[in-house]
Amino acid sequence: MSQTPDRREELLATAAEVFAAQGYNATTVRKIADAAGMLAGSLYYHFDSKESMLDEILSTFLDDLWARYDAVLAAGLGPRETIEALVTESFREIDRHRAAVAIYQKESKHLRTRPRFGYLADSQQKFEKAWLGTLERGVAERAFRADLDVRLTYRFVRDTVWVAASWYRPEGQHSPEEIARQYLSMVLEGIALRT
Amino acid sequence: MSQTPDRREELLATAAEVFAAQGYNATTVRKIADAAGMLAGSLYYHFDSKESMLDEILSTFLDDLWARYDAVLAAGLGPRETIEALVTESFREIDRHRAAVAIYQKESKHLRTRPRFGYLADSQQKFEKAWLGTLERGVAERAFRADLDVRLTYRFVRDTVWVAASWYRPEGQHSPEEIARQYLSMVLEGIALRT
Amino acid sequence: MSQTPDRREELLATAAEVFAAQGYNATTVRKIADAAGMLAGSLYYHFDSKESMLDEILSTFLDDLWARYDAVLAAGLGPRETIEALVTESFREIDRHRAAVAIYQKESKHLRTRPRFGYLADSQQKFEKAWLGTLERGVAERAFRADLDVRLTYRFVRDTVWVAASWYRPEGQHSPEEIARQYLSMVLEGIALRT
Amino acid sequence: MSQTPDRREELLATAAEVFAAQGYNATTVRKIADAAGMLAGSLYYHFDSKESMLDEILSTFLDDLWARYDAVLAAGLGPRETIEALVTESFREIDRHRAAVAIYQKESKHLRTRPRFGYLADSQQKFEKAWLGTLERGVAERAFRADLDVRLTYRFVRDTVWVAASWYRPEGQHSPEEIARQYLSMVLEGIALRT
DNA sequence: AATGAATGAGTATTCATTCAT
DNA sequence: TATGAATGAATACTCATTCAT
Repeated sequence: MSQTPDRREELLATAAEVFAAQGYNATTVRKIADAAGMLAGSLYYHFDSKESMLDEILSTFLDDLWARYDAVLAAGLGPRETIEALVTESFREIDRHRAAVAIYQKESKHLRTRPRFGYLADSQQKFEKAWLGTLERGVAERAFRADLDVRLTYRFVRDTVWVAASWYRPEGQHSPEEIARQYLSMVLEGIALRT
Repeated sequence: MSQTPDRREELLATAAEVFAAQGYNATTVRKIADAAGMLAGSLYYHFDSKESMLDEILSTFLDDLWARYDAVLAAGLGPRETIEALVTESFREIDRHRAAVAIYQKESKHLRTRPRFGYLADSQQKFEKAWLGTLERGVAERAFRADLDVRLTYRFVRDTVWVAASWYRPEGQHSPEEIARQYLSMVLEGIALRT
Repeated sequence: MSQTPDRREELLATAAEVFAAQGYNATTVRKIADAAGMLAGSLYYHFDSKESMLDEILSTFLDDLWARYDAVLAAGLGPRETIEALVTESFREIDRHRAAVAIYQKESKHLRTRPRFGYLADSQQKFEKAWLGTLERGVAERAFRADLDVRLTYRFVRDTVWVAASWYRPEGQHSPEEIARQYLSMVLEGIALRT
Repeated sequence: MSQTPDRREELLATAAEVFAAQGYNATTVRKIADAAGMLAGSLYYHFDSKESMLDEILSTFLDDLWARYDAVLAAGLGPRETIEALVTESFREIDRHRAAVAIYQKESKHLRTRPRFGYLADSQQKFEKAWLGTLERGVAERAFRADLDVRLTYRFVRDTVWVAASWYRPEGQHSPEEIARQYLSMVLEGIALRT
């Protein structure tokens, strides 16, 4: 019967755009329905609740992200190459799931506390372990400067990477890889001219 | 006896904390009133609306910020020293107005469009001109690398500085100046060990 | 101590103007206080409540009105002369108590039901008896046309007289007596040219 | 089964009754909803706001009124017959839209100033032009007395006609046409017995 | 799959009133 | 007499959600 290839995914994509543009709380179910060309009540045929849409958007994104991060971490690269790969994958993920990343960036902090979104906290911890660990390994292996405050550095890097979702445009002039290269150049070598 | 050292300001500080913690939209007037130990309606003796509280919080912060930025920009420093001073002042401002900065970071994007908050867009433009101009001058004067994409660099730096408000704690182990030094070290010299 | 000749009456006059201009319900205590150059709470030193102001305004007006009506009715005039005198006194009363009459016109209908304003219903009944009685006497004594529907005529006359408070201006070109003369001429003789 | 002969119109009729009985400001949305057998919030499925209900009630009434007035004015009648026709149509309109007329009478004065209700002022002006013009034509053509103050007469007539909405009851003993005839008889011929 | 209509819990805001000073 | 600050009840309006069709 149902030959709908994926009405569900269409609707989720629409919802994600609206959430990203207006914020989750400020997004009414009616706005999503308008954007999808249906009435508000009709969404409930497809989804349990507004929250479950958000849930599905975020968990789909994180599943994809971790598949790629795990591949990088399992590849046995050196610390510098690992950082390079993680940064590159992150910008690629922004390219693929811009709306979801923007939502994640804006909402995860207060969602984390709710049981249903516990996986956000889990992900955040795995995330920290991966990045902090790599930075520490880099210092130990003399790939990175010894005087680094790795915790602060981790925060700086984490923030910049994800906030990029708020200004990144897929149609823009820079590919994700190009942005990653520029960013890595700044973080690894610095912007000051070496004399 | 109590010379009421401005009930208004107390209330604004309270409101700013709640806005920062929960987001402007998700913050009900009742939550602010609870935090201030009064009833929701009583806030309207002091303020016209929830929005006018937000307005006053943001404009007070921006006025203060620009007083300091303008002083830096008028000091006739070289580009590297200007960047250092701007970054340092920014982290100090986060220390002074943490809540306001967090609100600014989260809400300014969609507030900018409303006429009442037009000054956010103005400020944003002045901000961009100050930072971009300094970076460009730095490239021209050979203080910064010639292969820099200054627009991208500007975005990276802008984001990292302000997002810091979301994790910065005044009682933490790092002073604003210390955080600025670490951040400048990363951005100016890079984290890779020079061989 | 209190040499205030009549602060109370000043305030009542102010309140009456605002009630007349904006309607009783739409008039906030603050608007009255603004017009009187004080703060809202301060009015409660002089009056028990907003309702008691309204009460005093209306009952003062009605006391005055009935003093004059009663004098007319006790004078032993013929029906036509009685109608002429009542109409003239009514327009004079509008001149003296314009605001109160306007309030009476707009609010008495729904105030009548409340116990506190029971005197409005009493007054209304006395009013009807005086006018209807005079009209009926006029028909009986062949001063007025025999084919008159006195109830309808009463309503027409009553309404026109009091509604005049909504357009009458004391500084206007017509004295109350002049308006009364014009009105009586229309009602008594008609506007059609007699052939 | 139920072809919903316009829920909207049912609700508007209900709202009009309540507005007329209690006044627009004093009418709470809850009262309307109670009278309609639903919850207050449910009204907002059908209407944007309480004000838009009022707007629709008044503009529907005025559209109807002007269709009939325009027909009268276009009929090329003499001044006396025009006045007779306008008065008759007015009382018929009160019969058809009693609630709307009562609301118009009570609220139009202060609504007129609001932009949304600008059409009330427009209507008022057309109204004045039609009546005043006819009265003046009547004086010129010797249908009406030469010593008439037409402005005052216009006000007297206008007021009496519309105020009638406040006491008229459709189930009453008088048809609109009968009321019109009595009123015209009084205004045109006067109530005094001709000697 | 989708609509039309309704629910009910909330949300900002208003306002008459109180009261210590 | 008047002020400044607060109360508490009400008010218009919003919105996620439900459900019969």
